[in-house]
Amino acid sequence: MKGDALRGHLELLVLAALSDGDAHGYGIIEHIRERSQGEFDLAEGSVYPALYRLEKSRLVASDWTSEGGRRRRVYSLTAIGRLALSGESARFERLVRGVRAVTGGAA
Amino acid sequence: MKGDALRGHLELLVLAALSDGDAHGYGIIEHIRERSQGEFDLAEGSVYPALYRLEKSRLVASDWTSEGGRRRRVYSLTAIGRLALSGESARFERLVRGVRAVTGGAA
DNA sequence: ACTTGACGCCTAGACAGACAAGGTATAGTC
DNA sequence: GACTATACCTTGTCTGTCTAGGCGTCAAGT
Repeated sequence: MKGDALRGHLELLVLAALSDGDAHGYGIIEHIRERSQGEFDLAEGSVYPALYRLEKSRLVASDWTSEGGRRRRVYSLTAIGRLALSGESARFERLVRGVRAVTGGAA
Repeated sequence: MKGDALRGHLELLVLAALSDGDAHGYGIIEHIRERSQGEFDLAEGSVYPALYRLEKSRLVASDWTSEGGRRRRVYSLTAIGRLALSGESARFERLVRGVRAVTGGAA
């Protein structure tokens, strides 16, 4: 996947990744890459800012952990985040239906 | 549909609209709105620049027509445009598969 | 005649968000 | 010591969508 194709859908992916369980930024990137079979290989510079936005709007919460000198910031979905996830998911499906209605009409 | 959710997919919609037949800018907007059942109500300020980009990269061509003092710029798909349409369409379907692989995994 | 609305084109500017490219630091391996 | 993988963070750039205007024609209403 090239360019900004994910524009507007990155938060959906991050929320979905966290719905599988708490994770830290780096892990979220790997999780998404694996789940999508390599289709989405997100840059850290995309994901970290997205996480900050999500935390600012209370959709995720974070906690610092450290195992043997290694610090990690572990994110988890909040209740609102779970709601937002289903909302974003529905929004995405509406987008898909809309695009297919236009493209599939008489291609 | 709010915000920039169409970011990256607008050209696909425009190309698809033109694959149904030549049309002018204003008509393309209506066409997309109707086909999508009102889901996509594009601003002229989005579509016209998109058409210029598409023409610049030879995916569409335009001709001025005028019926009774009314001037219209009618766009049509070029051969490359038709190729690009199927490419964009495939790219979109990959996006959908990818997103669903991430979201649907264990929602 | 004047206003209003639909049609139809165009543009400048603002804005957001994804990315590239840089940085920091720890731990393990060669 | 050098290198790689892990893990976080930030700055800057770019691109595309939208907002908010402007222009002009024509038909219908008052």
